[in-house]
Amino acid sequence: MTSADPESADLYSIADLAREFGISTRAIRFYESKGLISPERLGATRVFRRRDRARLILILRGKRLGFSLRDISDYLALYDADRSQQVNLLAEKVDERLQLLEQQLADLQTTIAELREIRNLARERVISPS
Amino acid sequence: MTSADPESADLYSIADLAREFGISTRAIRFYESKGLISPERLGATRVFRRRDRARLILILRGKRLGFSLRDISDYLALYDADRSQQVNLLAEKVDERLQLLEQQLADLQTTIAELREIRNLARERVISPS
DNA sequence: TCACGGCTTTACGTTAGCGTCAAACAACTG
DNA sequence: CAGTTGTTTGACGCTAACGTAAAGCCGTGA
Repeated sequence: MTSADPESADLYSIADLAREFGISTRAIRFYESKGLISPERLGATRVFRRRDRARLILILRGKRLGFSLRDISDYLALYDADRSQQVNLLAEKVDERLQLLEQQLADLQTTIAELREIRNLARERVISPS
Repeated sequence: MTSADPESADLYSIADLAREFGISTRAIRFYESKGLISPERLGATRVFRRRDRARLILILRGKRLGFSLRDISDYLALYDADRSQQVNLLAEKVDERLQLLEQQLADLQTTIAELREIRNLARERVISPS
């Protein structure tokens, strides 16, 4: 029973989030300009809530996965789509994206396996020189 | 006993490879300009062999994984390093990259799990309307 | 021979994703 | 009141990864 607010509290400044996630304020503004997040305003100043912070986490994960901001934007829409979109179309889009990700997963596993092999070969050679 | 040549045959033109992998000839030339592949020449014309083709496959997989050409270049060097580089330094680099990839793998698995959940929620809603 | 397709290089254009000032306002501090 | 700190909105700059002509060389078939 710590909070029963309909409006989730936890307010963050742009600098708070920049610091927490190790990105620039410029980047955050840029994401907003691309519609990936839409913080409220107190006058002109951006005020971020938990929802914005959560989206930022998804954005950064998407970036680590090598997605473009456009891709990430589509991806975020899947989360919102809960109420806003037609549900059939949603399921289709999610399936599409899942296929891509599974391809990526396969690529990744192959690559990791190859690198492990390279590393092991290197190790052998160090341990037992000719 | 189909082939015992020291020089592996299988010659490809730039257009062959572009067609096979669904990329532009421009892209292939660009990769060469960045040192990712170095086909032989017959006069001025590029002649690609199996080795070049294999590297191209690695390049494209790297791209699917969201790596920059610089990253991919380093990555390719790990394959060559067999003889060229110092082996200790190699093992370090491979380990670094493996850590990145494993982080990426974790991100990917999380994302896939979330998307599956979203999809299942969507399905439920379709099957059993209020 | 000449038109054609395929190859080459050179070079400028484009998009994404920010970095980096610049100029201005707002609140706090000494 | 002046100075500092944090915020805002432009606006220009920059790198990566090619796209897109442009213009020329080369070999082949009719």
